[in-house]
Amino acid sequence: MPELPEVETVKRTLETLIVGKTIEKVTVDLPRIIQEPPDPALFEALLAGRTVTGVGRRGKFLRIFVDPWIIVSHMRMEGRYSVVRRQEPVAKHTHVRFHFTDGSELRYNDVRQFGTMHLYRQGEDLERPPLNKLGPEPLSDTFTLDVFRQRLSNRKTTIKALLLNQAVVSGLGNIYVDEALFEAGIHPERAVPEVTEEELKRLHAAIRSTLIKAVEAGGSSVRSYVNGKGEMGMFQLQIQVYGRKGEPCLHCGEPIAKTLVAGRGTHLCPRCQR
DNA sequence: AGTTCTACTCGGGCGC
DNA sequence: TGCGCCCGAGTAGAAC
Repeated sequence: MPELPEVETVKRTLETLIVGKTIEKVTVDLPRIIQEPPDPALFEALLAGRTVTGVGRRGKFLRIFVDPWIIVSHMRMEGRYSVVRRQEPVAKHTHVRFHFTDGSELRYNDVRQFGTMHLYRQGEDLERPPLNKLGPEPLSDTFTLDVFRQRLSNRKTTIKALLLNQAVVSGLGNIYVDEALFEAGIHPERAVPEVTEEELKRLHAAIRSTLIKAVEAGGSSVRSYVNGKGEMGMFQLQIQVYGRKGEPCLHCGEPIAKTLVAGRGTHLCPRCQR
């Protein structure tokens, strides 16, 4: 389930694998993946003959620069990219293939078929869905404590629901929200107006430190996630609460609890998080 | 009118 | 073997 650290890792991996390659043609086998333009055949046609010039990321979205276009790709839970030789058998659940002139292919595989791709002219993508409403990048200098405080003001929902809202902060998903809240010692169901200034500071720092450590580890492979080279991330070895239901809290020994918050499975230490 | 909640998408994996 | 249910990111549309 790619969140910011996983998408950042895919971005860095793909950068080394596809920049400079020219697309000979594109094959879309599952039209629903292509959200923009409405006709997948146009998506195929517009990219033919174009060269990949870069790979970027915004929140959980991958941005593949193919002059003069940009592909905005979301992998949802199980989407994966791989770069293989043309002769390689096409794996089940492969939905989009970018055939390069050098004989290699970029393949998008997605068991759940939830992933999306939007094609825009470069420079337009940040002003259109799905990127136009995204909140600040938590690892950029723009994500200051003041900005974070402002984003939380006048909100009445739970702190977990708010952190999952991509319009508030972009890139956090279920794993890293649970991890950051544990790190900050805050209960996921706490109402936002009840979060103290001291806790806000801890949470702001925890979000950044958790994400930085996860990026350094190449993301978490808790489900099926692999980077563009098929390699697993290593952050799952540093995870403190996510998926550890019943196991002892690494701080106090209390068994980790699993509940439902904001419609998501939620892991927490009932003693350390208040 | 802005915020929050609910339903929806999908198929592998699991329990019965 | 087979059926029904669960999971979950993001969002459209409903509800508040």
